[in-house]
Amino acid sequence: MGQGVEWAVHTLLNLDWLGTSDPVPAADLAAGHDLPPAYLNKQLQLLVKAGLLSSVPGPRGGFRLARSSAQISMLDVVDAIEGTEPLFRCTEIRQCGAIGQCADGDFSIPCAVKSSMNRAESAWRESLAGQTLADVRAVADAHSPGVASAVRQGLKRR
Amino acid sequence: MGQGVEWAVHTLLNLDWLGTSDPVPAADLAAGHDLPPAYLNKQLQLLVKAGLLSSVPGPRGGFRLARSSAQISMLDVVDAIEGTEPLFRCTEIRQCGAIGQCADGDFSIPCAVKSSMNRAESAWRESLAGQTLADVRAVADAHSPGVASAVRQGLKRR
DNA sequence: GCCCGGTTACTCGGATATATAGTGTCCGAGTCCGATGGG
DNA sequence: CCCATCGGACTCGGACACTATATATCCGAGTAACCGGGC
Repeated sequence: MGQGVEWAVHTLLNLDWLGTSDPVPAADLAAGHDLPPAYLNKQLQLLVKAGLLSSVPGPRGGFRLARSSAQISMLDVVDAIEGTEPLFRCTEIRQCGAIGQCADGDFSIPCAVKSSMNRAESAWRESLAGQTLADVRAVADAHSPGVASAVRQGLKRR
Repeated sequence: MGQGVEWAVHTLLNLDWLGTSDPVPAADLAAGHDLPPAYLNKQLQLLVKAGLLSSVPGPRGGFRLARSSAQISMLDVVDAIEGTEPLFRCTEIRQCGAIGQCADGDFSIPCAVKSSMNRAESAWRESLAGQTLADVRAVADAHSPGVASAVRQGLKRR
């Protein structure tokens, strides 16, 4: 799994902690965690395309949350960055080769291996879908209450 | 996720369907599904290292199941091929950059993002751990009863 | 003092390089089978 | 006919290329703010 997911989640959380409606430039968001600004920008574009962020061009421009953190699930973020292709891709090798030739059964029924993998993957996705950014933020706030002010101070415009 | 996982699962199932204790060469197993023989061999070595297969060198050599299919979980296979590193790797970027500097809280408590991702990943792994190769085989047998004989015919020594 | 136009600086967005991991291939070490020659 | 020995062929195991993906960077299009001049 790509590193961009971690960056995206933390960036979204930072925007939520900031609480302002003013857009924040990608450079500032990157400086908050010492990330490569241009590459973070690339990931943020994916979030814009997925509808999680809205972007504002020009001076005083930047990114802001497109909707409340309570309405953004972890699955939304993962899908936005990694894409929606499944972790396990079944290439139907059961139909190929000597064994596939011999087995003249109908291949309309789903591959059992694929089903097993999909079941596990569904459990993963459902867990991610059941957790919103607001939930994650609440845990962080409970453990270290000063994080919100730290973000506001760290992202203060230079 | 690598393609080797699919190959490994199908190969293990084929060995289970064969039911023989004689080792089967990687070349024959590869021919069963039109896979690159040398590359499949590479994956099978990982299964040997993980203790799922045992290998026999020399003529009439090959691979055989090291233990019953009921004692091999899907998680065992995935871990053997893909490695045991987690899907989501937390690099603790919360400690870096301007925000990390401002937040002088204790970082001994786990990162909330990491916890959230780990929760989902645990659900995935538990689902995989709860399904054995014998379970998958049972589903396949139920849907298409002729698959066992097809495998025995397709893997017949030339 | 107020309004308007040009300039400037700043931002996102996508096109372009580099590094890393996945994919695929090849050759050598070891082992067993079978042929061969002798008893 | 039986047995020991040698040769050969087959197998796994790991070392060696190639390709696709992820990572990182750079430059251009567009826009809003700012400054200067005119009314």
